[in-house]
Amino acid sequence: MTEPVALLSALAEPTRLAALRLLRDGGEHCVCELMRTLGASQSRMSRHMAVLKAVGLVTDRRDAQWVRYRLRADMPPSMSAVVQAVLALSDTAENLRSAA
Amino acid sequence: MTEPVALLSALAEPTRLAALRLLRDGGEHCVCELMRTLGASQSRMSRHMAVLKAVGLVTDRRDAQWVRYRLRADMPPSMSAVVQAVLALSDTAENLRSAA
DNA sequence: TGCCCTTATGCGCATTAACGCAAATGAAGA
DNA sequence: TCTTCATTTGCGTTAATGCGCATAAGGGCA
Repeated sequence: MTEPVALLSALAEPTRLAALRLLRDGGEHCVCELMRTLGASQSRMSRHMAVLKAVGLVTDRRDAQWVRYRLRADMPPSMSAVVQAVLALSDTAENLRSAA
Repeated sequence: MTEPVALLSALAEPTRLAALRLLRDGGEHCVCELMRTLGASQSRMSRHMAVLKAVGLVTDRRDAQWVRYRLRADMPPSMSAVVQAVLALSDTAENLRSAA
């Protein structure tokens, strides 16, 4: 089990949170796609994904030149609950922004 | 609505998270009690509580010399869900620690 | 007013974490 | 092997954050 504080620290960063929102579709996404979509530099995105991986939020897989990231499937329930709640919160924040 | 990232940043600190766990009993707790229970310095605890207040996690009330903090009652549902999930996660982490 | 308890705040220091750049690594294809 | 694309990593810089110390501010009480 990752320390709760470490998990929260990983989530408390805009680019990482946005990346999780993209990974929520259950699919695999390479760094190059994430960096383009989120407007982050290549090295930055790589490091951000490493942070998410370190706390067990995502898994990665080599596929030829690409590294495919996806939401970790076998997350502990209590951790998954936090992720779900955080994503839902970021949804409401997003909705409020677009409604304004 | 507080930015999700700000909320998560506020939660991603051991002393603040521990303070929230104490405030979970629904009661009011002064800074002096929190600082003693959590072993934090006075100025540190005061600032930590200010952070929690700034993101809307707690409210404070002057009571003579004391300032009584408590969990904010009228938290937005999506925010409350995050708090509940985070506290539950910190519970499991705590249980694992004491069981070890 | 003077004293004491509680809390907040200004300030400087140390640590952490993000960033950009450049170089290294891994893999595919000519 | 050489080139190219994708990703990682080392490094120096900078911004953010936590901390302690000292001080100010708020409030009760003699």
